[in-house]
Amino acid sequence: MEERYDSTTVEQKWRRLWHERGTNSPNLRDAKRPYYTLMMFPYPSAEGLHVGHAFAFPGVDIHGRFKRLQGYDVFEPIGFDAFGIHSENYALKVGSNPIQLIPKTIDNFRRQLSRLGLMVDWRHEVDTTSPEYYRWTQWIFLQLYKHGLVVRKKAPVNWCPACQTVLSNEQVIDGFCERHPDVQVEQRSMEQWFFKITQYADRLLKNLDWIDWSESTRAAQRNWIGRSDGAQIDFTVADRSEKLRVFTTRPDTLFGATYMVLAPEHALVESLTTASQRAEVEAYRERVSKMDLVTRKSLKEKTGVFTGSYAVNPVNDARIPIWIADYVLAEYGTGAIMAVPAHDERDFDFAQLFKLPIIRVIAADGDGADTPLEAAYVGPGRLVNSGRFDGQGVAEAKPGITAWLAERACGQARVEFRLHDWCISRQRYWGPPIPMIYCDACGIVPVPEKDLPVVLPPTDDFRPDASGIAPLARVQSFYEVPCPQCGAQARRETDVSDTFLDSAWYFLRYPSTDRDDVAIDPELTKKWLPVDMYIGGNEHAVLHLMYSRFITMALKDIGVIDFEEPFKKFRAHGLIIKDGAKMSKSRGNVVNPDQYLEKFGADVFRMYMMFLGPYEEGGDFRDEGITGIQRFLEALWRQVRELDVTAKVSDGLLRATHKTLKKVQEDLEGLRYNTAIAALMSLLNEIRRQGPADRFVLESLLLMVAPYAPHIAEELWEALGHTTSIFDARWPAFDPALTVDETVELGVQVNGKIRARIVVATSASEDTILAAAMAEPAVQALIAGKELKKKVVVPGRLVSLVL
RNA sequence: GCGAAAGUGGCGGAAUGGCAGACGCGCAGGAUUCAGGAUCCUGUGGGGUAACACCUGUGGGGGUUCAAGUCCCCCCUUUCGCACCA
Repeated sequence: MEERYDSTTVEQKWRRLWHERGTNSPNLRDAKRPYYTLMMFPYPSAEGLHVGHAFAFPGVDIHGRFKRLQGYDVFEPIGFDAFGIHSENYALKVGSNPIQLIPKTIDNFRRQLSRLGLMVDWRHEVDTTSPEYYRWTQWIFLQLYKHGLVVRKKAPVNWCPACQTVLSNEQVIDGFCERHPDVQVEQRSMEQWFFKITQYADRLLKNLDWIDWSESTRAAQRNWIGRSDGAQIDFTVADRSEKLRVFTTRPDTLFGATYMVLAPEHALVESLTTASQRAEVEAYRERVSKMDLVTRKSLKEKTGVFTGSYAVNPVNDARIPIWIADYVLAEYGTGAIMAVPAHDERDFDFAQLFKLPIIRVIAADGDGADTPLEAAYVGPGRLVNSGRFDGQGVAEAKPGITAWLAERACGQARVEFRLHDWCISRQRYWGPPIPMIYCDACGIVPVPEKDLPVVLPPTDDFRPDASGIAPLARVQSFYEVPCPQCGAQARRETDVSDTFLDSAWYFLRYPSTDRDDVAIDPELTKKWLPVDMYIGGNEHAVLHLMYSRFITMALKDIGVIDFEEPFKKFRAHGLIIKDGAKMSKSRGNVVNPDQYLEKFGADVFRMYMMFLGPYEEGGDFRDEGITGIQRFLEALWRQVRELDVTAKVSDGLLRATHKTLKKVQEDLEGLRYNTAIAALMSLLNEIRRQGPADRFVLESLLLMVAPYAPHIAEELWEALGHTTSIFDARWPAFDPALTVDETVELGVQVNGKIRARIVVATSASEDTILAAAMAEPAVQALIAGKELKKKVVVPGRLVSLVL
């Protein structure tokens, strides 16, 4: 072998050999111990990989390689999430077409990814923009449609009057259009396709209790689903027949309702508005409707107007005014609330602003029924000013008042969710066409499955324009189609579907990419799914992961698959930032890994990225310590080169090796890559200190290094005389008896301060340890002639003496 | 505002309630070398000492404990996510 380690030669050689030998491609049908490890597939941006990718992907790869060394048949696929607005905007910017552009950016990504030395099975790559893939995306849409999980309904969208087009929330900046900074974005209502994810709200919530996911991710999902337990209450409208239904989580505060508020869009506003208030109410509604969604939700000061009508509180017949205000949202609950300013911060603000009465109905300890309120009190307490419920605690009164209302048929318990149905329509070009057809005679007709895919037609006219409808609505040859039912001239849906739909099922496709007749091969799917380990960024903690769970549940109910949670285990890797800020093109702080791969090689770079900090935390990118890893691998190289096969290993070094095997194995299981690498460095230091190493010690070290630095590990493994891949070898089992030393050093504390150190046999009894500790001169000097109040011996740790 | 996480040397970071700062970078001194690089050895939180001893130290303030970076209470700061969800 060469005298010096040259990463370029070694890495090229092994990338070639892996490819030629199919090292990274398990036999999916015959695998005995399948293990599916999944990394979130990238969006192939034109800029290529950044160091965040070079942190995330190797982290998954290390896990996969470790599992493989443990004897699993590991399937580690990758693909490209290449549809979507980013690609489309980029294409617009450079004056090209995504159909030509995307294959180039994917090629570049593929090149960079393979340079990282991932154990990826490239034979199962997916590209969401290829018709072979999105054919099945459309198929899934149709399955959901057939099973009643798809509805068409009106929904508000952001509308830019200057662009004359729909904007995504990301394109609205402080209420103004991204491209027209002085044009206010408006709200418009359009017919769109929705997936009924809300039907699954409770199941999505409940399963969070048992799936093995990071707590922070589960918390984010719970938050997003936002289950609220409360009650719906019907108020009659004074002197009229209408009823006003509200949702509240605080039925216990019903006696404190001093006014009602409807969302400006509420259906009853028109009829409830009295003649004298009409002009004012209409002006107000007009103003609110022009406001875009983002701005409206971020207003500091609440606004509102009185309708002129009054409602009657069912519990005490109090007449209270009905207002409309922007702080009540039409899409949540019933779009109407009872306002209890004494015990709700928002209602309190509003009541102060408009001088509405505030009645305390909950008293905290020490408060009386009339103790004035400086702010809304939302804590626990006892009911006051609440008639026959006075004195009850909040927890008791909630069901109590709800039951009272139910008996009188003017209320009942109710659960609300924050989660909305998933709008999947996009009035854009770069996505899979939604496979629906509108026929004047037959109505809405799904495209027959045999006609899939509905291919996205090539066109250079894909820029959103003044028509306000999707670009495909300008491609006549696309939208003109005979009705599949009656054959008459009909019209295709011209919206495309949300990119999140592409990524909500890609992991189901990977094993089945060889099948062009079904989306999901049942046998392979049974063998490989659900995914054993999924690792990705926490920025997808909510949407992507929620949608994936939903699609999986829906497909289970439809009978396509037989499990309902797609990812047995999910871990979020940390975020790599640069100079304290997120990397982004606009900040100009994106670090490209190519220069490092060039200079140091993939092994050094991978290992360095992992050494930077805890994998699940991420950190600030800096290259200052990279030479440390380089020195480590060079020293490892020298050790293998200098191996003396006749050498006899010392007891100390043998124990150090077993200790390291245990430590590194545990750290790998817990994704604590940084501390595992530290342990590997320590072992190499021990070899140099207590050497020489024998074959077992050195091979163990190589096997432990292999997940991090696979190329050099293969090279050195071969140098030791092996003819098969190191990844076909087995992770050595450590001997528990050898993971402890024969002697151990203990600190001796006197009154909490370390005063001496003693070396004792690891197996020494407490009495022996104590005697040794007390015999220390430094300890003697302190305790001589005094009485010990307490003696604590923690074997393996320390001795603590208290005077 | 709500939710999640985090504050430890010059830097990245280690520490099942048990000797704080593992491992690495950097820095200083030395060896080797014509020189540079590479390599090897030693040292490296702060104060203090000739050297020890000793004192002090994990954002701030209290507390529990023989023992607290770690547990409890209050406060400050930072990052991330969601933001009028009744």
